[in-house]
Amino acid sequence: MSKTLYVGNLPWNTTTEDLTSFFGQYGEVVSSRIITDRETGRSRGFGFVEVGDADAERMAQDLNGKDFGGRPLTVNEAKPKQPM
DNA sequence: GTTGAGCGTT
Repeated sequence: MSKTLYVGNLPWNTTTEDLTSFFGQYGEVVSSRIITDRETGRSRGFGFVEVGDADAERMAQDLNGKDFGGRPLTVNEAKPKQPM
């Protein structure tokens, strides 16, 4: 099982590997995704990180407001997209 | 060569 965290306030050059590496220090990262503009292909400055269910809450609180790339991170539990 | 509030992709 896993939970998805919404990650905002990212630098434009942040990659999925950066998120995996950074979040990986606080818990188990299942996968990460940077949201890029579908029409221009450029980074939108935010993304999502799928982490272990047990660590999701602690990681969100720990990483929220943490400095990343020179900017305070915004981390919250992502809204459920589509139930199946 | 830019920008900065915001919840995504098969």
